[in-house]
Amino acid sequence: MNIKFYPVDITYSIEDGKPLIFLYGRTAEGEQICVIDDSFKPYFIVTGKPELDALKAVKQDDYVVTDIVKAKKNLNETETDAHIVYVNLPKAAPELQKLARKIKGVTGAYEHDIPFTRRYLIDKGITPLTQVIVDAEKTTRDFRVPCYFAKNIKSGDETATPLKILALDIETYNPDNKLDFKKNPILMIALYGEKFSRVITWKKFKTEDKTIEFVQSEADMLARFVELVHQFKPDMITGYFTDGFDFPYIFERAKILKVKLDLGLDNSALEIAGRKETEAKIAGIAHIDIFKFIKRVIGRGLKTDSYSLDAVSKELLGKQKHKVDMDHFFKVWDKGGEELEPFCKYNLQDTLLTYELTEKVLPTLIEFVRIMRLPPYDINRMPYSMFVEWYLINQAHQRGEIILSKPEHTEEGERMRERIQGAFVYEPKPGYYQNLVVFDYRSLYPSIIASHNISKGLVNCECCKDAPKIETERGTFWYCQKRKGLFATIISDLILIRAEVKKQLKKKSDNLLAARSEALKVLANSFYGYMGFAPARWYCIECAESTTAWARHYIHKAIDTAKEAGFTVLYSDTDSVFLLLEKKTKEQALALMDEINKKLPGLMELDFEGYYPSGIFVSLKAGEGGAKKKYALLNEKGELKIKGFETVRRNWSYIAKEVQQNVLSIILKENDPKKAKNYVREVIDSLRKNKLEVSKVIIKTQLTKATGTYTSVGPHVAAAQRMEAKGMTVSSGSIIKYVVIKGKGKIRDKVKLPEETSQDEYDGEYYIQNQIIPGIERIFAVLNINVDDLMSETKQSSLFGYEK
DNA sequence: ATTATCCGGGG
DNA sequence: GTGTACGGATAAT
Repeated sequence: MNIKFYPVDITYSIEDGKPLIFLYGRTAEGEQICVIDDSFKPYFIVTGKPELDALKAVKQDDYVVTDIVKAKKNLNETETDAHIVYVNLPKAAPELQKLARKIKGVTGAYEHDIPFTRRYLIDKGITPLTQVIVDAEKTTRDFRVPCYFAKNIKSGDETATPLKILALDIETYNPDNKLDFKKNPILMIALYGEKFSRVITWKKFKTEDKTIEFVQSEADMLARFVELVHQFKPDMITGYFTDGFDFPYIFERAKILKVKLDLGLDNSALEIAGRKETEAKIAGIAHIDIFKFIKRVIGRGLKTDSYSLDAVSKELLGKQKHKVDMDHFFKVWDKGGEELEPFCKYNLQDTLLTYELTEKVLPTLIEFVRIMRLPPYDINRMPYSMFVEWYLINQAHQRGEIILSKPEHTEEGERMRERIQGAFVYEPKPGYYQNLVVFDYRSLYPSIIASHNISKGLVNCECCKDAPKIETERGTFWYCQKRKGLFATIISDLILIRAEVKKQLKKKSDNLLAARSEALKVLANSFYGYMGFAPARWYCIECAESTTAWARHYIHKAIDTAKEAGFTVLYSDTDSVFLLLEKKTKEQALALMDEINKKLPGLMELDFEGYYPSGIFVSLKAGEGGAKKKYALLNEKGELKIKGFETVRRNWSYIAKEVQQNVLSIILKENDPKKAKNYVREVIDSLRKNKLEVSKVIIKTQLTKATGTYTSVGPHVAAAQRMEAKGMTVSSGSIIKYVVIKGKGKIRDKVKLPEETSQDEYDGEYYIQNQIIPGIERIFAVLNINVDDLMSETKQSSLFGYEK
């Protein structure tokens, strides 16, 4: 019979000396099933012309060679003699390849370090979460889902994946602010899915809430949890930091209480892997720790600098956690009764947030799963470098290119010491400027790699000595012009695929398409970093060196062409150029861009980033000439674009940020230094006279450890201690708010909490010197306004009671 | 400056 | 498991 289904998870096991692949997933009809395939054989590859009889005879313990097949392959992008050496067991490959290397005629052994289940997906061209059509027959097995034996398996149409998601969260007994898996019980477990919400707890109280379910004990709660998961039959269990907290905690408690956690669809137990950083695995169900995915993949695009469930939910969903006093949860538990209900609701809200966050980022996760052809469990835990690597592995296999091995430890160490010359920065003179245009190279590094055919196997080929060459500190490099390289092909493909996606996206906006476009962009941009990444299989320092060298070449080219055309170049960093128009027009600048573009090879292109009526460039520190990455621009819409200033930082008071922003705004919009000066003077004056309200002088700093453990007590620690003295609980991660008040001694002795500070108490002089002045002094330096002068004049003016 | 270490998330 | 942390910030030298 033919079954259409969507694989979610993949495992393998050995039965009767033979490896079996288990694909778990959901059918188009919505049934959860397992498809078993016994047809796939483990193997590795040898290059050279081996003595076949000797190679065939290679064995160790139970490991034997079962077959050898001659194959045409490329090694490092050059044709090579190769043989595929089939072995009886997956683990035989890494062992037997060591012996195979010693056989006469063998020049190398490869592809012995690819995990078996991943090997299966690559070779069969099967993509998780994407339709697979399998010719199968029913088989009997003691699994939780019906099993089928595969006779033939192939990929099907791209359609929406039917997925059942279940979110999980636990609350624990926690009396001394220390998480103790061994001592403290789990008090509640919440589950949330489509048309399903439940909180299980083991202390009964009166409630109308039907979602709360009471059991007799912690052990019963754990058993009930397992039962509910089996009833719900999720494809995906999702949680927030469940790899590091909820599942390891459940695991430890179940061990102590002797509860079976047979969550796996093959009846296997929940598995906790890793010593320092744990991972939780359930056979057949994709456990997604959405915190990990958000932090590693989505996080770059978020404004929040905390990845707490509360902060992330607020930004992505516009929803937050319930506010309850977690510090006293254990007391409420001890006492029992109806006061426990808000904690149940809090527990459930966390699962709701987790569920919705998962729904929100799932398109991106699915896109990565499809591009990298790896299970969602793996994608969830993978760093970017590995996205590039597994994409390369898939592409290499399709092209008959031998997958290179991971470097040995010593090799990796040597690579770590290799440094490459970075990007070019043209430092601007600090100053105030008008009429600027900004150009930047679109996807500079990827387009260089594609256009110059930069690839590991093509460095300084013998056949193309007349290819374009690039000088670097490491030597002169060129790349073969006769063959298209692996990197270049893959990157041009990525760029073209993305252009197509963007075209579709223009026709109609779509979540999945947008995620796809973003994933492809990020992937292309990661190639440069990958080439210089020590543990990379396709590590190529010459390629990385050539890429930055060409980048420097092209940015210089743009700068020189602009200068020749009579433009003043103000600033340049990596891929962008800032020009002053002076007497020239925007049209002339655009013509210059066209001229530069005409001479660029391949996919490279200089883009018009924008026109700015005014801008200010500020030196980083007094004495340091340049103003690298510290500038503010005003666009034609009147919006400020601020780079590198302190305005966004949390540990500055509101008034400091406000003054800096307003000064920049006055300068850029009105070009009126006098007005800016007077404005600051007024603020200084109102600080001196304590006219400004307390709320504007609150400083916020995050506490990073418990108050008692600090060796040097900073102002925020002193404030935290005050809070503790008042019976409030603070802990690592709390944001401490404080105000500096008048008085003598160290700052930490002059700290008060905002609610205990009256308006005439705060130390205006402190705020002027430590918050206002540092934020504006470099801006004023550019405008030749003397800050000391500003201060004394204010003193006078306030003394005589008039403004100058 | 450069190198080692600590930490996040979770209650 | 045919493989495994990572990246950023802060403290220490």
